[in-house]
Amino acid sequence: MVLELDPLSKRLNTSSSKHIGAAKQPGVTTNHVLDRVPLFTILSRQNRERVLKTLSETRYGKHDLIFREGEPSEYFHIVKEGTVKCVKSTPDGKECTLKMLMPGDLFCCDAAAFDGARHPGTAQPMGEVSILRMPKSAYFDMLRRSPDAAIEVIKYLSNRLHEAQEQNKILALDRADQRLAALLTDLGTRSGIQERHGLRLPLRLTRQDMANMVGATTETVIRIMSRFKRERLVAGTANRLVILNLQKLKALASG
Amino acid sequence: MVLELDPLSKRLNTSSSKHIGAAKQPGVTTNHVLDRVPLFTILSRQNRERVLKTLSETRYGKHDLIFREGEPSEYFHIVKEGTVKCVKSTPDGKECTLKMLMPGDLFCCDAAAFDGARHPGTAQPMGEVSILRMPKSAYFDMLRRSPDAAIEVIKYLSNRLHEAQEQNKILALDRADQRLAALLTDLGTRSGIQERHGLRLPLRLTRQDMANMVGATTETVIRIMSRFKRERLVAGTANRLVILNLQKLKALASG
DNA sequence: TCAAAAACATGATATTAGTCATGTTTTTCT
DNA sequence: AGAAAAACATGACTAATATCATGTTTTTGA
Repeated sequence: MVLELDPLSKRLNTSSSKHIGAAKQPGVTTNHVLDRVPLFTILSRQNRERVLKTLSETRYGKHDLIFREGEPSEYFHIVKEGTVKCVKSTPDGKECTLKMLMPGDLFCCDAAAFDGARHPGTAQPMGEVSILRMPKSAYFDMLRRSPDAAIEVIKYLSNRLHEAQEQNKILALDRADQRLAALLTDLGTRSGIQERHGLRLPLRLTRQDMANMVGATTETVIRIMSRFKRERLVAGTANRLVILNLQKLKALASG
Repeated sequence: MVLELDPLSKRLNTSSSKHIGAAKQPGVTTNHVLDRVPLFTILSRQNRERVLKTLSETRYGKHDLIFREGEPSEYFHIVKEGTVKCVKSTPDGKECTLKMLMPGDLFCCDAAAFDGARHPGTAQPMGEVSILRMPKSAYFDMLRRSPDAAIEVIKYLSNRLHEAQEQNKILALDRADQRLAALLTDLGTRSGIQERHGLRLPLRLTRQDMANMVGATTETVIRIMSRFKRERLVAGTANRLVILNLQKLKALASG
Protein backbone atom coordinates (compact mmCIF):
# COMPACT_ATOMS: atom_id res chain seq x y z
CA MET A 1 0.00 0.00 0.00
CA VAL A 2 2.97 2.22 0.36
CA LEU A 3 3.64 1.57 -3.30
CA GLU A 4 0.10 2.62 -4.08
CA LEU A 5 0.87 6.07 -2.74
CA ASP A 6 4.19 6.33 -4.54
CA PRO A 7 3.80 8.61 -7.57
CA LEU A 8 6.75 6.88 -9.21
CA SER A 9 5.09 3.50 -9.21
CA LYS A 10 2.61 4.48 -11.89
CA ARG A 11 5.34 4.78 -14.44
CA LEU A 12 5.66 2.07 -16.98
CA ASN A 13 9.00 0.82 -18.08
CA THR A 14 8.93 1.26 -21.83
CA SER A 15 12.54 0.28 -22.28
CA SER A 16 13.85 -1.94 -25.03
CA SER A 17 16.64 -4.40 -24.49
CA LYS A 18 19.01 -6.44 -26.67
CA HIS A 19 21.97 -8.70 -26.19
CA ILE A 20 24.86 -6.75 -27.54
CA GLY A 21 27.23 -9.71 -27.39
CA ALA A 22 25.00 -11.27 -30.05
CA ALA A 23 25.05 -8.20 -32.32
CA LYS A 24 25.63 -8.88 -36.01
CA GLN A 25 28.81 -6.87 -36.12
CA PRO A 26 30.37 -8.04 -32.89
CA GLY A 27 32.28 -5.38 -31.03
CA VAL A 28 31.71 -2.54 -33.46
CA THR A 29 29.07 -0.54 -31.61
CA THR A 30 30.12 -1.74 -28.24
CA ASN A 31 33.87 -1.42 -28.20
CA HIS A 32 33.73 2.31 -28.56
CA VAL A 33 31.99 2.51 -25.21
CA LEU A 34 33.90 -0.23 -23.50
CA ASP A 35 37.14 1.43 -24.44
CA ARG A 36 36.18 4.36 -22.24
CA VAL A 37 35.50 2.20 -19.20
CA PRO A 38 38.81 1.51 -17.39
CA LEU A 39 37.30 -1.65 -15.96
CA PHE A 40 37.11 -3.18 -19.44
CA THR A 41 40.21 -1.76 -21.02
CA ILE A 42 42.40 -3.64 -18.55
CA LEU A 43 40.84 -7.02 -19.34
CA SER A 44 42.73 -9.59 -21.40
CA ARG A 45 41.34 -10.19 -24.87
CA GLN A 46 39.95 -13.50 -23.73
CA ASN A 47 38.22 -12.07 -20.67
CA ARG A 48 36.88 -9.18 -22.65
CA GLU A 49 35.24 -11.52 -25.16
CA ARG A 50 33.73 -13.49 -22.32
CA VAL A 51 32.36 -10.34 -20.68
CA LEU A 52 30.95 -9.06 -23.98
CA LYS A 53 28.81 -12.15 -24.33
CA THR A 54 27.08 -11.44 -21.03
CA LEU A 55 26.47 -7.72 -21.55
CA SER A 56 23.15 -6.42 -22.76
CA GLU A 57 22.10 -2.90 -23.60
CA THR A 58 18.85 -1.21 -22.60
CA ARG A 59 17.49 2.22 -23.47
CA TYR A 60 15.28 4.15 -21.06
CA GLY A 61 13.28 7.33 -21.43
CA LYS A 62 12.84 10.22 -19.02
CA HIS A 63 9.77 8.71 -17.40
CA ASP A 64 11.14 5.19 -16.91
CA LEU A 65 12.89 3.94 -13.84
CA ILE A 66 15.92 1.67 -14.22
CA PHE A 67 15.24 0.18 -10.81
CA ARG A 68 13.57 1.25 -7.61
CA GLU A 69 14.86 1.55 -4.06
CA GLY A 70 14.28 -1.68 -2.15
CA GLU A 71 14.09 -3.96 -5.18
CA PRO A 72 16.50 -6.91 -5.26
CA SER A 73 19.66 -6.24 -7.21
CA GLU A 74 20.32 -8.70 -10.02
CA TYR A 75 22.66 -6.89 -12.37
CA PHE A 76 25.82 -4.87 -12.50
CA HIS A 77 25.26 -1.67 -14.58
CA ILE A 78 27.28 0.79 -16.63
CA VAL A 79 26.06 4.08 -18.05
CA LYS A 80 26.69 4.10 -21.81
CA GLU A 81 24.91 7.32 -22.83
CA GLY A 82 23.04 10.02 -20.95
CA THR A 83 22.78 10.84 -17.27
CA VAL A 84 21.19 8.80 -14.51
CA LYS A 85 20.32 10.13 -11.08
CA CYS A 86 20.49 8.03 -7.99
CA VAL A 87 17.79 8.99 -5.49
CA LYS A 88 16.67 8.11 -1.96
CA SER A 89 13.17 8.99 -0.78
CA THR A 90 11.35 9.28 2.53
CA PRO A 91 7.82 7.93 3.14
CA ASP A 92 6.46 11.52 3.12
CA GLY A 93 7.73 12.23 -0.38
CA LYS A 94 10.93 14.13 0.24
CA GLU A 95 13.82 13.19 -2.00
CA CYS A 96 17.59 13.31 -1.81
CA THR A 97 19.69 12.90 -4.94
CA LEU A 98 22.91 11.11 -4.09
CA LYS A 99 24.75 11.16 -7.40
CA MET A 100 24.50 11.98 -11.09
CA LEU A 101 25.94 9.04 -13.00
CA MET A 102 27.57 9.91 -16.34
CA PRO A 103 28.79 7.74 -19.24
CA GLY A 104 31.41 5.30 -18.00
CA ASP A 105 30.03 5.29 -14.45
CA LEU A 106 29.47 1.92 -12.81
CA PHE A 107 26.49 1.26 -10.61
CA CYS A 108 25.47 -1.66 -8.53
CA CYS A 109 29.08 -2.72 -8.56
CA ASP A 110 28.38 -2.69 -4.85
CA ALA A 111 24.87 -3.91 -4.07
CA ALA A 112 25.34 -6.57 -6.71
CA ALA A 113 28.13 -8.00 -4.63
CA PHE A 114 25.76 -9.28 -1.97
CA ASP A 115 23.35 -12.11 -2.31
CA GLY A 116 19.81 -10.87 -2.20
CA ALA A 117 20.91 -7.30 -1.53
CA ARG A 118 18.32 -4.57 -2.08
CA HIS A 119 18.97 -1.42 -4.07
CA PRO A 120 19.74 1.39 -1.62
CA GLY A 121 18.29 3.97 -4.01
CA THR A 122 16.24 4.48 -7.17
CA ALA A 123 17.97 4.92 -10.53
CA GLN A 124 16.19 7.42 -12.73
CA PRO A 125 17.25 8.67 -16.18
CA MET A 126 17.57 12.46 -16.65
CA GLY A 127 16.51 12.06 -20.28
CA GLU A 128 17.14 9.40 -22.91
CA VAL A 129 19.81 7.03 -21.63
CA SER A 130 21.48 3.82 -22.65
CA ILE A 131 22.58 1.35 -19.99
CA LEU A 132 24.77 -1.74 -20.24
CA ARG A 133 24.17 -4.51 -17.77
CA MET A 134 25.70 -7.83 -16.79
CA PRO A 135 24.15 -10.55 -14.62
CA LYS A 136 25.51 -10.68 -11.10
CA SER A 137 27.05 -14.13 -11.66
CA ALA A 138 29.02 -12.93 -14.69
CA TYR A 139 30.19 -9.93 -12.71
CA PHE A 140 31.50 -12.16 -9.93
CA ASP A 141 33.10 -14.41 -12.49
CA MET A 142 34.90 -11.44 -14.03
CA LEU A 143 36.19 -10.30 -10.64
CA ARG A 144 37.51 -13.76 -9.85
CA ARG A 145 39.23 -14.22 -13.19
CA SER A 146 40.80 -10.80 -13.30
CA PRO A 147 42.46 -9.30 -10.22
CA ASP A 148 42.98 -6.15 -12.26
CA ALA A 149 39.24 -5.81 -12.80
CA ALA A 150 38.67 -6.22 -9.07
CA ILE A 151 41.26 -3.54 -8.35
CA GLU A 152 39.53 -1.22 -10.84
CA VAL A 153 36.27 -1.72 -9.00
CA ILE A 154 38.03 -1.02 -5.69
CA LYS A 155 39.40 2.20 -7.15
CA TYR A 156 36.00 3.21 -8.47
CA LEU A 157 34.28 2.51 -5.15
CA SER A 158 37.03 4.42 -3.33
CA ASN A 159 36.37 7.48 -5.45
CA ARG A 160 32.66 7.19 -4.85
CA LEU A 161 33.26 6.88 -1.10
CA HIS A 162 35.48 9.96 -1.09
CA GLU A 163 32.86 11.90 -3.00
CA ALA A 164 30.16 10.84 -0.58
CA GLN A 165 32.33 11.80 2.40
CA GLU A 166 33.12 15.18 0.89
CA GLN A 167 29.39 15.72 0.36
CA ASN A 168 28.86 14.73 3.98
CA LYS A 169 31.22 17.43 5.09
CA ILE A 170 29.52 20.00 2.88
CA LEU A 171 26.05 19.09 4.13
CA ALA A 172 27.22 19.10 7.74
CA LEU A 173 29.13 22.38 7.74
CA ASP A 174 28.11 24.70 4.90
CA ARG A 175 25.25 27.12 4.29
CA ALA A 176 22.76 26.50 1.48
CA ASP A 177 24.36 29.07 -0.85
CA GLN A 178 27.77 27.46 -0.35
CA ARG A 179 26.39 24.00 -0.96
CA LEU A 180 24.75 25.20 -4.17
CA ALA A 181 27.95 26.94 -5.27
CA ALA A 182 29.85 23.70 -4.61
CA LEU A 183 27.36 21.75 -6.72
CA LEU A 184 27.56 24.17 -9.64
CA THR A 185 31.35 24.24 -9.42
CA ASP A 186 31.51 20.46 -9.42
CA LEU A 187 29.08 19.97 -12.32
CA GLY A 188 30.73 22.76 -14.29
CA THR A 189 34.22 21.37 -13.81
CA ARG A 190 33.23 17.78 -14.40
CA SER A 191 30.98 18.14 -17.41
CA GLY A 192 30.64 21.79 -18.42
CA ILE A 193 31.06 22.78 -22.06
CA GLN A 194 32.97 25.98 -22.75
CA GLU A 195 30.89 28.42 -24.81
CA ARG A 196 31.27 32.03 -25.77
CA HIS A 197 29.46 33.38 -22.73
CA GLY A 198 30.42 30.80 -20.14
CA LEU A 199 30.43 27.16 -19.14
CA ARG A 200 27.22 25.42 -20.17
CA LEU A 201 25.90 22.39 -18.29
CA PRO A 202 25.02 19.72 -20.89
CA LEU A 203 22.09 18.54 -18.83
CA ARG A 204 18.58 19.68 -18.06
CA LEU A 205 18.68 20.65 -14.39
CA THR A 206 15.74 22.31 -12.66
CA ARG A 207 15.89 24.27 -9.40
CA GLN A 208 14.08 21.31 -7.89
CA ASP A 209 16.82 18.92 -9.08
CA MET A 210 19.45 21.16 -7.52
CA ALA A 211 17.46 21.41 -4.29
CA ASN A 212 17.40 17.61 -4.02
CA MET A 213 21.16 17.53 -4.49
CA VAL A 214 22.08 20.14 -1.88
CA GLY A 215 19.56 19.35 0.85
CA ALA A 216 17.44 22.48 0.52
CA THR A 217 13.91 23.36 -0.59
CA THR A 218 13.09 24.42 -4.14
CA GLU A 219 12.18 27.94 -2.96
CA THR A 220 15.51 28.36 -1.23
CA VAL A 221 17.39 27.26 -4.34
CA ILE A 222 15.28 29.61 -6.52
CA ARG A 223 16.11 32.53 -4.22
CA ILE A 224 19.82 31.73 -4.20
CA MET A 225 19.88 31.25 -7.98
CA SER A 226 18.12 34.60 -8.38
CA ARG A 227 20.89 36.15 -6.30
CA PHE A 228 23.60 34.36 -8.30
CA LYS A 229 21.93 35.68 -11.45
CA ARG A 230 21.93 39.27 -10.13
CA GLU A 231 25.62 38.85 -9.23
CA ARG A 232 26.34 37.52 -12.75
CA LEU A 233 27.63 34.18 -11.49
CA VAL A 234 25.14 32.13 -13.52
CA ALA A 235 22.54 32.58 -16.26
CA GLY A 236 19.58 30.69 -17.65
CA THR A 237 17.19 28.09 -16.33
CA ALA A 238 16.86 24.30 -16.49
CA ASN A 239 17.16 23.77 -20.24
CA ARG A 240 20.15 25.98 -20.64
CA LEU A 241 22.13 26.65 -17.50
CA VAL A 242 25.37 28.58 -17.89
CA ILE A 243 28.06 29.26 -15.33
CA LEU A 244 29.43 32.78 -15.91
CA ASN A 245 31.97 32.96 -13.12
CA LEU A 246 33.38 29.65 -11.97
CA GLN A 247 36.10 31.29 -9.89
CA LYS A 248 33.70 33.25 -7.70
CA LEU A 249 31.45 30.25 -7.27
CA LYS A 250 34.44 28.18 -6.22
CA ALA A 251 35.50 30.87 -3.76
CA LEU A 252 32.02 31.06 -2.29
CA ALA A 253 31.82 27.28 -1.96
CA SER A 254 35.01 27.00 0.09
CA GLY A 255 33.99 29.69 2.57
CA MET B 1 51.96 28.04 7.78
CA VAL B 2 48.55 26.52 7.78
CA LEU B 3 50.03 23.71 9.81
CA GLU B 4 51.44 26.22 12.27
CA LEU B 5 47.90 27.34 13.06
CA ASP B 6 46.55 23.83 13.36
CA PRO B 7 46.13 22.94 17.02
CA LEU B 8 46.49 19.28 16.15
CA SER B 9 49.96 19.71 14.72
CA LYS B 10 51.50 20.26 18.12
CA ARG B 11 50.75 16.73 19.14
CA LEU B 12 53.63 14.33 19.27
CA ASN B 13 53.21 10.82 18.08
CA THR B 14 54.30 8.76 21.04
CA SER B 15 53.30 5.50 19.46
CA SER B 16 55.33 2.30 19.66
CA SER B 17 55.56 -0.14 16.78
CA LYS B 18 56.63 -3.73 16.27
CA HIS B 19 56.63 -6.30 13.51
CA ILE B 20 54.11 -8.86 14.58
CA GLY B 21 55.06 -11.30 11.86
CA ALA B 22 58.42 -11.59 13.63
CA ALA B 23 56.90 -12.27 17.05
CA LYS B 24 58.43 -15.10 19.05
CA GLN B 25 55.23 -17.09 19.14
CA PRO B 26 54.09 -16.64 15.58
CA GLY B 27 50.38 -16.32 15.16
CA VAL B 28 49.41 -16.59 18.79
CA THR B 29 48.61 -12.99 19.62
CA THR B 30 47.74 -12.07 16.10
CA ASN B 31 45.50 -14.82 14.88
CA HIS B 32 42.85 -14.02 17.44
CA VAL B 33 42.42 -10.64 15.80
CA LEU B 34 42.89 -11.75 12.25
CA ASP B 35 40.22 -14.38 12.73
CA ARG B 36 37.68 -11.63 13.23
CA VAL B 37 38.60 -9.84 10.01
CA PRO B 38 36.72 -11.46 7.10
CA LEU B 39 39.40 -10.23 4.75
CA PHE B 40 41.96 -12.52 6.40
CA THR B 41 39.81 -15.50 7.25
CA ILE B 42 39.18 -16.16 3.57
CA LEU B 43 42.89 -16.26 2.70
CA SER B 44 44.61 -19.57 1.97
CA ARG B 45 47.08 -20.71 4.62
CA GLN B 46 49.95 -19.76 2.33
CA ASN B 47 48.64 -16.27 1.62
CA ARG B 48 47.84 -15.73 5.24
CA GLU B 49 51.43 -16.52 6.25
CA ARG B 50 52.68 -14.16 3.59
CA VAL B 51 50.40 -11.37 4.78
CA LEU B 52 51.36 -11.93 8.42
CA LYS B 53 55.01 -11.24 7.63
CA THR B 54 54.17 -7.79 6.31
CA LEU B 55 51.83 -6.70 9.13
CA SER B 56 53.03 -4.56 11.98
CA GLU B 57 51.19 -3.39 15.05
CA THR B 58 51.27 0.11 16.52
CA ARG B 59 49.67 1.47 19.67
CA TYR B 60 48.44 5.06 19.90
CA GLY B 61 47.18 7.16 22.80
CA LYS B 62 44.31 9.61 22.94
CA HIS B 63 46.48 12.57 22.01
CA ASP B 64 48.29 10.97 19.08
CA LEU B 65 47.20 11.13 15.47
CA ILE B 66 47.51 8.05 13.29
CA PHE B 67 47.74 10.24 10.22
CA ARG B 68 46.61 13.67 9.18
CA GLU B 69 44.38 14.87 6.34
CA GLY B 70 46.48 15.64 3.27
CA GLU B 71 49.44 13.44 4.16
CA PRO B 72 50.47 10.83 1.59
CA SER B 73 49.01 7.41 2.22
CA GLU B 74 51.60 4.64 2.52
CA TYR B 75 49.81 1.88 4.41
CA PHE B 76 46.66 -0.14 4.57
CA HIS B 77 45.28 -0.15 8.15
CA ILE B 78 43.08 -2.34 10.34
CA VAL B 79 41.72 -1.45 13.77
CA LYS B 80 42.77 -4.15 16.23
CA GLU B 81 41.62 -2.61 19.52
CA GLY B 82 39.82 0.59 20.46
CA THR B 83 37.98 3.18 18.41
CA VAL B 84 39.37 5.55 15.80
CA LYS B 85 37.55 8.56 14.47
CA CYS B 86 37.91 9.76 10.94
CA VAL B 87 37.68 13.56 10.72
CA LYS B 88 37.63 16.30 8.07
CA SER B 89 38.34 19.92 9.05
CA THR B 90 37.83 23.34 7.54
CA PRO B 91 40.48 26.11 7.60
CA ASP B 92 38.45 27.98 10.24
CA GLY B 93 38.54 25.11 12.70
CA LYS B 94 35.16 23.46 12.18
CA GLU B 95 35.21 19.68 12.18
CA CYS B 96 33.09 16.93 10.73
CA THR B 97 33.47 13.35 11.94
CA LEU B 98 32.85 10.95 9.08
CA LYS B 99 33.07 7.59 10.81
CA MET B 100 33.92 5.78 14.02
CA LEU B 101 36.13 2.84 13.12
CA MET B 102 35.84 -0.17 15.45
CA PRO B 103 37.92 -3.36 15.79
CA GLY B 104 37.95 -5.22 12.48
CA ASP B 105 37.38 -2.06 10.45
CA LEU B 106 39.66 -1.48 7.48
CA PHE B 107 40.90 1.96 6.60
CA CYS B 108 42.94 3.26 3.75
CA CYS B 109 41.87 0.21 1.82
CA ASP B 110 40.86 2.96 -0.57
CA ALA B 111 43.35 5.80 -0.54
CA ALA B 112 46.11 3.23 -0.40
CA ALA B 113 44.98 1.98 -3.78
CA PHE B 114 46.24 5.08 -5.56
CA ASP B 115 49.82 6.07 -6.12
CA GLY B 116 50.65 9.15 -4.16
CA ALA B 117 47.09 9.57 -2.94
CA ARG B 118 46.53 11.88 0.03
CA HIS B 119 44.51 10.98 3.10
CA PRO B 120 41.07 12.53 2.72
CA GLY B 121 40.72 12.84 6.51
CA THR B 122 42.57 12.67 9.80
CA ALA B 123 42.58 9.44 11.83
CA GLN B 124 42.39 10.10 15.55
CA PRO B 125 42.16 7.54 18.38
CA MET B 126 39.26 7.94 20.84
CA GLY B 127 41.45 6.49 23.59
CA GLU B 128 44.13 3.80 23.67
CA VAL B 129 44.07 1.94 20.36
CA SER B 130 46.02 -0.72 18.56
CA ILE B 131 46.37 -0.58 14.79
CA LEU B 132 47.66 -3.16 12.34
CA ARG B 133 49.19 -1.91 9.14
CA MET B 134 50.56 -3.32 5.92
CA PRO B 135 52.67 -1.50 3.31
CA LYS B 136 50.76 -0.49 0.21
CA SER B 137 52.80 -2.83 -1.99
CA ALA B 138 51.95 -5.85 0.17
CA TYR B 139 48.30 -4.85 0.11
CA PHE B 140 48.31 -4.75 -3.69
CA ASP B 141 50.13 -8.05 -3.77
CA MET B 142 47.48 -9.62 -1.56
CA LEU B 143 44.67 -8.32 -3.79
CA ARG B 144 46.36 -9.71 -6.89
CA ARG B 145 47.03 -13.12 -5.40
CA SER B 146 43.62 -13.56 -3.86
CA PRO B 147 40.46 -12.64 -5.79
CA ASP B 148 38.52 -13.49 -2.64
CA ALA B 149 40.42 -10.86 -0.70
CA ALA B 150 39.68 -8.31 -3.39
CA ILE B 151 36.00 -9.22 -3.27
CA GLU B 152 36.03 -8.81 0.53
CA VAL B 153 37.47 -5.33 0.10
CA ILE B 154 34.79 -4.54 -2.50
CA LYS B 155 32.13 -5.67 -0.05
CA TYR B 156 33.64 -3.61 2.74
CA LEU B 157 33.86 -0.49 0.58
CA SER B 158 30.29 -1.04 -0.61
CA ASN B 159 29.07 -1.07 2.97
CA ARG B 160 31.01 2.07 3.72
CA LEU B 161 29.56 3.77 0.64
CA HIS B 162 26.03 2.81 1.64
CA GLU B 163 26.62 4.16 5.13
CA ALA B 164 27.97 7.41 3.74
CA GLN B 165 24.98 7.73 1.39
CA GLU B 166 22.54 7.04 4.20
CA GLN B 167 24.27 9.72 6.26
CA ASN B 168 23.98 12.04 3.27
CA LYS B 169 20.25 11.52 3.21
CA ILE B 170 19.98 12.11 6.96
CA LEU B 171 22.03 15.31 6.81
CA ALA B 172 20.07 16.56 3.80
CA LEU B 173 16.55 15.85 5.03
CA ASP B 174 16.35 15.46 8.82
CA ARG B 175 16.21 17.86 11.75
CA ALA B 176 19.02 17.99 14.31
CA ASP B 177 17.09 15.96 16.90
CA GLN B 178 16.38 13.24 14.34
CA ARG B 179 19.99 13.16 13.23
CA LEU B 180 21.11 12.79 16.85
CA ALA B 181 18.52 10.07 17.49
CA ALA B 182 19.77 8.25 14.40
CA LEU B 183 23.36 8.46 15.64
CA LEU B 184 22.49 7.14 19.11
CA THR B 185 20.39 4.36 17.60
CA ASP B 186 23.20 3.36 15.29
CA LEU B 187 25.92 3.40 17.96
CA GLY B 188 23.67 1.61 20.43
CA THR B 189 22.75 -1.12 17.98
CA ARG B 190 26.25 -1.53 16.64
CA SER B 191 28.27 -1.49 19.82
CA GLY B 192 26.00 -0.98 22.84
CA ILE B 193 26.39 -3.22 25.87
CA GLN B 194 23.20 -4.35 27.58
CA GLU B 195 23.18 -3.40 31.26
CA ARG B 196 20.56 -3.43 33.95
CA HIS B 197 19.33 0.08 33.27
CA GLY B 198 19.83 0.26 29.51
CA LEU B 199 22.27 0.00 26.62
CA ARG B 200 25.64 1.48 27.50
CA LEU B 201 27.96 2.90 24.84
CA PRO B 202 31.43 1.42 25.44
CA LEU B 203 33.10 4.61 24.35
CA ARG B 204 33.75 8.07 25.76
CA LEU B 205 31.58 10.37 23.67
CA THR B 206 31.19 14.06 24.50
CA ARG B 207 28.38 16.34 23.29
CA GLN B 208 31.04 17.92 21.10
CA ASP B 209 31.89 14.54 19.53
CA MET B 210 28.22 13.96 18.78
CA ALA B 211 27.85 17.47 17.34
CA ASN B 212 30.71 16.77 14.92
CA MET B 213 28.99 13.59 13.82
CA VAL B 214 25.54 15.04 13.19
CA GLY B 215 26.44 18.42 11.69
CA ALA B 216 25.24 20.58 14.55
CA THR B 217 26.80 22.85 17.16
CA THR B 218 27.74 21.64 20.62
CA GLU B 219 25.07 23.85 22.21
CA THR B 220 22.37 22.39 20.00
CA VAL B 221 23.40 18.85 20.90
CA ILE B 222 23.50 19.74 24.61
CA ARG B 223 19.97 21.12 24.40
CA ILE B 224 18.66 18.08 22.55
CA MET B 225 20.42 15.69 24.94
CA SER B 226 18.89 17.60 27.87
CA ARG B 227 15.48 17.05 26.30
CA PHE B 228 16.22 13.35 25.65
CA LYS B 229 17.24 13.10 29.31
CA ARG B 230 13.98 14.69 30.49
CA GLU B 231 12.07 12.29 28.27
CA ARG B 232 14.03 9.33 29.73
CA LEU B 233 15.46 8.32 26.35
CA VAL B 234 19.09 8.56 27.50
CA ALA B 235 21.10 9.05 30.68
CA GLY B 236 24.61 10.10 31.64
CA THR B 237 27.37 12.09 30.03
CA ALA B 238 30.51 11.39 28.00
CA ASN B 239 32.16 8.82 30.28
CA ARG B 240 29.06 6.78 30.76
CA LEU B 241 26.36 7.26 28.19
CA VAL B 242 23.33 4.97 28.44
CA ILE B 243 20.44 4.57 26.02
CA LEU B 244 17.26 4.00 28.02
CA ASN B 245 14.74 3.73 25.20
CA LEU B 246 16.14 2.54 21.90
CA GLN B 247 12.69 2.07 20.37
CA LYS B 248 11.59 5.66 20.88
CA LEU B 249 14.92 6.95 19.60
CA LYS B 250 14.56 4.78 16.51
CA ALA B 251 11.01 6.06 15.97
CA LEU B 252 12.13 9.66 16.32
CA ALA B 253 15.02 9.12 13.90
CA SER B 254 12.81 7.81 11.12
CA GLY B 255 10.34 10.68 11.32
C1' DT C 1 44.40 15.93 46.10
C1' DC C 2 43.49 19.97 44.20
C1' DA C 3 43.85 23.44 40.65
C1' DA C 4 43.08 23.86 35.82
C1' DA C 5 40.79 22.37 31.95
C1' DA C 6 37.12 20.38 29.75
C1' DA C 7 32.45 19.30 29.54
C1' DC C 8 27.76 20.42 30.49
C1' DA C 9 24.01 23.69 30.92
C1' DT C 10 20.82 27.56 29.87
C1' DG C 11 19.21 32.17 28.43
C1' DA C 12 18.90 35.96 25.01
C1' DT C 13 19.28 37.12 20.44
C1' DA C 14 20.44 36.72 15.48
C1' DT C 15 20.58 34.24 11.31
C1' DT C 16 19.20 30.88 8.16
C1' DA C 17 16.08 28.34 5.85
C1' DG C 18 11.45 26.34 5.67
C1' DT C 19 6.39 26.96 4.78
C1' DC C 20 2.48 28.76 2.57
C1' DA C 21 0.41 31.71 -0.68
C1' DT C 22 0.06 33.72 -5.12
C1' DG C 23 1.37 35.04 -9.67
C1' DT C 24 4.29 34.87 -13.95
C1' DT C 25 6.97 32.59 -17.38
C1' DT C 26 8.53 28.65 -19.85
C1' DT C 27 8.08 24.08 -21.53
C1' DT C 28 5.64 20.13 -22.97
C1' DC C 29 2.44 17.53 -25.43
C1' DT C 30 -1.10 16.77 -28.73
C1' DA D 1 -0.56 26.52 -32.25
C1' DG D 2 -2.63 26.45 -28.05
C1' DA D 3 -3.98 24.43 -23.66
C1' DA D 4 -2.10 22.27 -19.68
C1' DA D 5 1.61 21.36 -16.86
C1' DA D 6 5.86 22.37 -15.01
C1' DA D 7 9.20 25.58 -13.69
C1' DC D 8 10.42 29.99 -11.94
C1' DA D 9 9.68 33.91 -8.93
C1' DT D 10 8.69 36.67 -4.76
C1' DG D 11 6.49 38.11 -0.38
C1' DA D 12 5.02 37.32 4.40
C1' DC D 13 5.52 34.63 8.08
C1' DT D 14 7.35 30.80 11.01
C1' DA D 15 10.48 27.37 12.66
C1' DA D 16 14.97 25.64 13.39
C1' DT D 17 19.41 26.33 14.61
C1' DA D 18 23.58 29.22 15.30
C1' DT D 19 25.89 32.58 18.08
C1' DC D 20 27.32 34.80 22.18
C1' DA D 21 27.36 35.16 27.00
C1' DT D 22 27.70 33.33 31.50
C1' DG D 23 27.70 29.97 35.08
C1' DT D 24 27.96 25.16 37.02
C1' DT D 25 29.65 20.53 37.19
C1' DT D 26 32.80 16.95 36.06
C1' DT D 27 37.16 15.24 34.66
C1' DT D 28 42.01 15.39 34.10
C1' DG D 29 46.73 15.50 35.14
C1' DA D 30 50.71 17.17 37.78
